[in-house]
Amino acid sequence: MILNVDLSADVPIYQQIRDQVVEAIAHGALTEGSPLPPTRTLAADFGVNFHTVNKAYDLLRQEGLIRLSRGTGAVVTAAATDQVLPSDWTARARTLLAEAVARGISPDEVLRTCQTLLTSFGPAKQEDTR
Amino acid sequence: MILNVDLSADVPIYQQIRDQVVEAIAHGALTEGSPLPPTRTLAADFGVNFHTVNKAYDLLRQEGLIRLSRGTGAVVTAAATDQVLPSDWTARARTLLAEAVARGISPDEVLRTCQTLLTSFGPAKQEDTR
DNA sequence: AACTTTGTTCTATAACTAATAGAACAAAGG
DNA sequence: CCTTTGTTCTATTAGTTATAGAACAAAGTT
Repeated sequence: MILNVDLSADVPIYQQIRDQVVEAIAHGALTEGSPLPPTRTLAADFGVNFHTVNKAYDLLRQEGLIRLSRGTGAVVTAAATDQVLPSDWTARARTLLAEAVARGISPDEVLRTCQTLLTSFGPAKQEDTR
Repeated sequence: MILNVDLSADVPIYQQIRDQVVEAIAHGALTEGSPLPPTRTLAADFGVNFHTVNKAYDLLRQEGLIRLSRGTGAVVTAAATDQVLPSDWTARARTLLAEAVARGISPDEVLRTCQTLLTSFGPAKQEDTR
């Protein structure tokens, strides 16, 4: 897994780390049981404080995406088959989609863009259809 | 236009105001030339400081969605027919969509949800097809 | 011309967040 | 027993959020 942080971006570092792990899981680059690097190692790689990485991992644990344990480290948990989108996700999506439409992009093109993004991390996940 | 702010939400007040204006524009509830309430009026309605509303309006101006002038107030500008989604929008969309997929929601269902949201503010905008 | 409306700019303050720093502790594993 | 790795604690610096009050500048109204 390749992670990058942009120290001068306006997105908080811990959020960038969290987002990239989420995307790696969506892509299938990280699957159930995949280990994440130790906080101190990742922090050293990025040249940031390990507390910052810790915060990202803590977020991911709260979201149920990884499991943390001492000595062992962080591993990705099973995709919980939530089946249901949390209401706050829908609210954030509404805002984001509205932003594009408000700028004059046609709903059709917005939807096509979403589809392209979704298929970009779709194929790796061959759904078990038994 | 009906705006609401939740003072106890974890989303900043100025961001909530900005988001709701964006959604109103996307819905067509606000169109080119529609006036927004004066900052002090809106602030009084919400029970917040007028500097907070000011910040939201300033954001909307930076995004090119409204025009501000003294004495006259804030009015919605023409949908600029950008035609192109800014790259940072795509990045935010990627993160949001990945979040759903990482939680085990199927890409198909995510796309359907996006489509539903988009059509919810689509119909008001009868595109001029001459 | 005088007055009102409305955005703009300035300083200031309190509470919270982001990031860094260092230290010590606790459990898993070799 | 030692190393690895997450957990918790205190502390500091810089930036953000929201409030507060004052003054100014331009547009519109009377």
